[in-house]
Amino acid sequence: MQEGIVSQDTAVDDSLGETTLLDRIRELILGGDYKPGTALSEVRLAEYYAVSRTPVREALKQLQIEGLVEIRPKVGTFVREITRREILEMFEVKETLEGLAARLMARRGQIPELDTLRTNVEASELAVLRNDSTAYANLVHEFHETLITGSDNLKLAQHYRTLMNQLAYHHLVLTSVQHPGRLSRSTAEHRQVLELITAKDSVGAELAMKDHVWASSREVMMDSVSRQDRN
Amino acid sequence: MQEGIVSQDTAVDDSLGETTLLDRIRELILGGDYKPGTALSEVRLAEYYAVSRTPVREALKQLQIEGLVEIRPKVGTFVREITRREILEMFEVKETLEGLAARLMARRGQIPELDTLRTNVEASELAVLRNDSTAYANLVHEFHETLITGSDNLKLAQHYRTLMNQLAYHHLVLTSVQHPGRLSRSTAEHRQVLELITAKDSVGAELAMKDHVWASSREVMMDSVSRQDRN
DNA sequence: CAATACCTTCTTGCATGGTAGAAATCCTAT
DNA sequence: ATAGGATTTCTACCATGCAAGAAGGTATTG
Repeated sequence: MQEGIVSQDTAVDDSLGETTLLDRIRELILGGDYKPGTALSEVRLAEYYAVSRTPVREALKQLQIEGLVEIRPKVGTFVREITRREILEMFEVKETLEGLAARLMARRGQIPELDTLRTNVEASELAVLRNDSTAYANLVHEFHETLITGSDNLKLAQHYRTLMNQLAYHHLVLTSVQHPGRLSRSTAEHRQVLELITAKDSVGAELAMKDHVWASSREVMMDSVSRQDRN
Repeated sequence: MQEGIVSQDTAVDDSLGETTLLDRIRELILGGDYKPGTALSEVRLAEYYAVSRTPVREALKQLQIEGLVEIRPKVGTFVREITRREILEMFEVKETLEGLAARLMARRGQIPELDTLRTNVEASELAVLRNDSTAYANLVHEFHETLITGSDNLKLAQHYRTLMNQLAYHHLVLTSVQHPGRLSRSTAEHRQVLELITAKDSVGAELAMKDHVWASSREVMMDSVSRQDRN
């Protein structure tokens, strides 16, 4: 029925198999397929995903709450431009939340996540030696994720993930050119955090983690400056 | 009260003048009018507020994201029961976020919010002398709110407010019986934070603030225990 | 009396038609 | 040619109809 309308040009019934519509659109924004300023029309998205406007609308509304899109009433929905200041603000919050995670995890003592962390750091050190930056990027993601889950605080995890989505952190790390010495320094910082957590030094782990996040934020911010200058 | 959602069929157009439907429902939950477990039917709310199901549905969906209600697919929407563990988790995050706010505000130096804070502390000290607990509760709220805005970090403010909504903090503070000596101690802690911020001692301010939040969380948790025992 | 199958009645979920408003475009007049 | 006003065409928004699933009560059967 709809095929007559949509089959021609766009709509290859992208039939969201398992992934939800919301995740689908979010990934497209985070992946940079929808650049800031792009209009996200309800009807076009509905046609493209072969659903009605209602679920599309719901997804867009949540994306607005997450801060990824801006809905201008009676005008349209657009991919938001994240300002440099916002990124700075988010890194400040990220630093604090991850510091808390390190402290909480240190307090817990012997937990399985500790082994995961140790394995991760060792793999990271190998990745640095092999200069395998893509493997390294994934390991970094896993390290931070393990820390969050290891803190055993669901509310913390929730706020953290919301923040990371808005930051498009994964995208930031991947696109930003890692400075030469940074990889080894970053891994050393990871190891230090790990050792402090193992030693159950909660305040030390918190401080070390905050320092680490601050240092890596500096790197990313420098890259984002140069990227911004090119525009 | 107990009949809750629908009074009669006579939809008393509670015509949400300026406040949005979302805020309206949220306040009712936070105010305790809708107790945990209460079913929030789309149709009944729609009739009651004289709108269609669609905006009601949108509001409920956001409330789910905020963690205030739980939507069980094809079953119904219910006011969530906040567990004791969740409250503990939220206080841990609250402590960290407010600590960050104190640090950031201390870093900023001479700003108008500093005067607001000083005026607030002085008023609080007077309220303690007069044993005016309702005035004190409002001043506490203002103190923390000023700190957050004074940090000049919108992302921090956003996460903080979401957290406070979920905690139903205002309700917690108002219903919980403040322990005798707590008021004066709490005010003294406020003053200490203020002085440290004034002295631009950012790390000191952060630690003092974290201690303060931790102390007051202990008070609230003790009360919430006794309340839970009564059920 | 107990257990099970069915049936009624709720619920949310999705699709779609109509509306108001904003913005861009075109048309007219100076 | 340019400025201003009417109009057309988008947009999000809201109301409502319809369908599918979950739950509870009831009747029937062992």
